[in-house]
Amino acid sequence: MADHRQRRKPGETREKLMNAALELVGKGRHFASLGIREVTRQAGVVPTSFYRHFRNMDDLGLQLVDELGLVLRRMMREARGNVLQADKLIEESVGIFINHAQSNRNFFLFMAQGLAGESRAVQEGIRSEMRFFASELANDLRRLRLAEHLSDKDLDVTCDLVVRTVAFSLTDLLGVAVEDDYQVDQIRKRTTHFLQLIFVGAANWQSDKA
Amino acid sequence: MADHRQRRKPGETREKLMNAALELVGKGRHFASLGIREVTRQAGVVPTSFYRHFRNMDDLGLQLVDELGLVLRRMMREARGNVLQADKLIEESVGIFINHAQSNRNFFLFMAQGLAGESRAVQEGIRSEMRFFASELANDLRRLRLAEHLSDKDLDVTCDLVVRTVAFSLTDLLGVAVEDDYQVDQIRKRTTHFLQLIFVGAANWQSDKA
DNA sequence: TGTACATCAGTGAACGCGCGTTCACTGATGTAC
DNA sequence: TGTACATCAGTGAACGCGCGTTCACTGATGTAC
Repeated sequence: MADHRQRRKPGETREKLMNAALELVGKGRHFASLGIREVTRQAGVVPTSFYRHFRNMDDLGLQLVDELGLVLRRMMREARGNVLQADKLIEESVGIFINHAQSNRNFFLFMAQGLAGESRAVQEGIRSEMRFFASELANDLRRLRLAEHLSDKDLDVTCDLVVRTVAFSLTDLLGVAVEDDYQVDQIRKRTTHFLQLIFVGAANWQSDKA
Repeated sequence: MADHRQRRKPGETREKLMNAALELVGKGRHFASLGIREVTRQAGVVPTSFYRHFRNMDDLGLQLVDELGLVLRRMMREARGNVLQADKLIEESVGIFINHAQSNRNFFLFMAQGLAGESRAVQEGIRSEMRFFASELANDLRRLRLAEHLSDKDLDVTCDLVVRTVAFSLTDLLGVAVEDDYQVDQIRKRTTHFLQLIFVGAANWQSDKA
């Protein structure tokens, strides 16, 4: 019982460590204040194991950013599949976003922290994910013929603003309890309102400029 | 020379400690990872002095939030005084904001970090400052008769979105070097574009809803 | 105005503890022939 | 298919260090009478 030095499934400990970091973040800790021993303790692993997978905590953070990218892509895919009517596009997308944010709470907490975090590399990684997200959104809007009067530049700015707005709503959402339906619904409505405002702005953009 | 146990001006050490924390944040550290000994070292003060002024680092953070409020109010006052023509209102306000952000860089870095920080109290404090800022903005727009067709609720949402957008631009700004004029100017232009988009949305809001 | 006392803010020594990191080890798995 | 060897991932002991915090102290300032 004592010394099962069994090799686990490859990558299992690595995953345990990354999850442990996310769990601590989920408990209200800030990623920048986590220590190696703390993370290994949470993961139920000996401290020295850490170095088999990561050079230091920054390295672990960077690898979390990579996984964050996967989470975001999964969300986009679902949004593309589920949005049925164009006129409900905003409501439905916001709903999908909120559901994903709730079920990947720790990931998104990490993302919100990382944006103003200590590691420049993590910061850049998250921003780059956001840029990608915005450019995918722009593609979708073009494809759905919802932005035909906008120049590429104006569409780019619009999508960037949308992504930022959603990201900020994220921090609202992460500040309330998952089960606080009333507050979550308030955030959903407000975010929807924000996006409608932006799209009304985009729809009236060219004429106003002329 | 050795033991000048002179009492300094009241509050001097307290101020030194708060500045030291901001300086460390300015050097790229995250507030959540700062330690008491580290801050006192930076302040040139003996570790035990810390407890004369703060219960712990969270306490220091809360007191920084209070000062942040003063910085924001000063900025608002200047913006009110300096915006001359209504049609340049957005450009000029963004300019003033960027100037203040540059000259109070460490404060704003602390604010950006605190929004997703470890201390719930600091988080709430910053959010409350942002709400105040938004409500002042709403007052100003009413006073300047620039939002007469909007309901209170719609104006509130609009101003909230404006404040969030500016806050997010802040994190862009803090990511580039103060002297990188090109990048700073890009951020200025993009932020202005964002706000114009929002205001076009607000201006066309009612008609679209009808 | 002078005196006695309380309060305040800064100091240096000391504490026990948890930290990051190194090391030599061990056994399981993968690879070459 | 079997054997020999390299690689990989997990382990426990150990290190020196900086951390947060307590303590008893000291001298300057504020307050009461």
